[in-house]
Amino acid sequence: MPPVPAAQQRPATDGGIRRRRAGRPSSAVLDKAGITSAALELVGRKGYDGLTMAALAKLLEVAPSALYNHVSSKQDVLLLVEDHLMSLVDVSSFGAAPWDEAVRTWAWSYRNVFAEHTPLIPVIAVLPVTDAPQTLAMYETVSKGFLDAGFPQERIISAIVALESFIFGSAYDVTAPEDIFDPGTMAESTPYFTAAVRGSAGAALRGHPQAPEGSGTATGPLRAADAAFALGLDALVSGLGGLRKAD
Amino acid sequence: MPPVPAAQQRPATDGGIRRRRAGRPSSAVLDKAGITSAALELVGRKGYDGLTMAALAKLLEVAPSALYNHVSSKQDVLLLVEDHLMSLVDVSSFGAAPWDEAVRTWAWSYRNVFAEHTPLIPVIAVLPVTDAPQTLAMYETVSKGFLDAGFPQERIISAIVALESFIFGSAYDVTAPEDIFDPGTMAESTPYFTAAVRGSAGAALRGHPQAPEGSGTATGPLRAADAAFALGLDALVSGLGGLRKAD
DNA sequence: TCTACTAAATGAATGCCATTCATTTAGTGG
DNA sequence: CCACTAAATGAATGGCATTCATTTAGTAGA
Repeated sequence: MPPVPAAQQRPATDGGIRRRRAGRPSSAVLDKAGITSAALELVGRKGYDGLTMAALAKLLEVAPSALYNHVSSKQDVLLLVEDHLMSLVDVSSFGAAPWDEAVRTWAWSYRNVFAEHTPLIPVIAVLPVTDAPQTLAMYETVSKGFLDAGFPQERIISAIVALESFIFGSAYDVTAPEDIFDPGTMAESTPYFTAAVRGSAGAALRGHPQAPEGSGTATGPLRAADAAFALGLDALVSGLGGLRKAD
Repeated sequence: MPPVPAAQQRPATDGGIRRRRAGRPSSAVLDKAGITSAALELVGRKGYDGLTMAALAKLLEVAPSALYNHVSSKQDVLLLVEDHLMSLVDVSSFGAAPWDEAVRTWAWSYRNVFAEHTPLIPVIAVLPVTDAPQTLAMYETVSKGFLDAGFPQERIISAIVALESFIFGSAYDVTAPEDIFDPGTMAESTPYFTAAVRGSAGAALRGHPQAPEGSGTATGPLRAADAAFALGLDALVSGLGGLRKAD
């Protein structure tokens, strides 16, 4: 008996978007790279609320259960996305610029990337680097930058972790509404805080020149989050820089 | 006609835990304070995964839908919990100790409280202070502490935000597995990073004396997260302290 | 005192979500 | 040729937050 004619392979787009028939297809439809980029597209279009296994499957024109042949859970998808994002962090200044300038460039870039992906921060915090090659590559470059700048080896990890902690926290800060500190009706009972909030209003506008760059999104006027990040980063860089050996 | 006998109010604990009959009870069963403390108990016993509206209702011996007469969403419950936790943060050193010591005490306490409640961090980041009286009270005390220490008013909010960002990021770090940086099989391809991880292994053990205190949980040996926090906090305190006017 | 109205409970949906499982089909190694 | 495995479908499953109709109890105003 001859095989069924090829026309029957895609069984008549019933009504609109009928898909494959059951069974293994001749060439694989899914792989990790495809899942990762579909997840990123979905997040870009609908945010992390829109990133569901069902939506992902739909975008890939596949049944939801098919995804589980390639990832073991949704957490697994988040891991793939996370590691991909790490490759977008700019580490190019290490070795090409003085240590403090390289750290600043890296930190701004790192914060800007994850400001758009804060739901991944809890994932990163628990992710062993073994499972994340891009992440590991970033740490390697940064570690070398610190060592070459005269950092004592036993402090390098702590220093990076301290910077990362500040970066992750600052990424959340970017997502906060601009008027989050408005004390509203409670203003009278909190005079010092209210004065500080009022006093800081204009100060941010003439801030650091090291504005966000590169990460695609148009940036409005210099925001309060940027002023705080610049301030904390200056403090960390100068404080940590003091650990370097004269060499 | 006389009212039904009181015995019929609790209609015979059928099998085990039958509850109220339908309709408004004579005295209210729920209020925000009760919901908050039940939520905290639930989180303490089962973690944030165990904090579901159904579990909360069960603990309060109420139908899940009854909760929605007092809070408008689960997010609302998280807000209540969050604001309560803020009252546990130690601000007592402001006004009672030098600025840098007060900041350290506050920061350690803040980090320790939220290290056990990291799922709330995304909530805080977006929560307008208007809705959170305890949170506002904390900011008031801290703002006054900064102003009295000679901080220029227009920098106070930025400085606090920078510290908070570091604190939140560091709270995540506490939850990370101790071996998160083990490069595993990739060790050969990342020599600098691997050396840094190996070199930092023992260094944390003889760390800062300012260990976690107060927050109930027994703390093991000084962890890597504590070393990184101490390092970053030193840098931030000395860097930010430089902003103070001589006065 | 009757009568609306509102507050606070129940219980039965609803719809979404991640995940699992039985089944089908297609390549692959022995 | 045959057993095995990989990769798809489609139909559950159980848990989740949330909504709605309904019931009951207090309360304010006529």
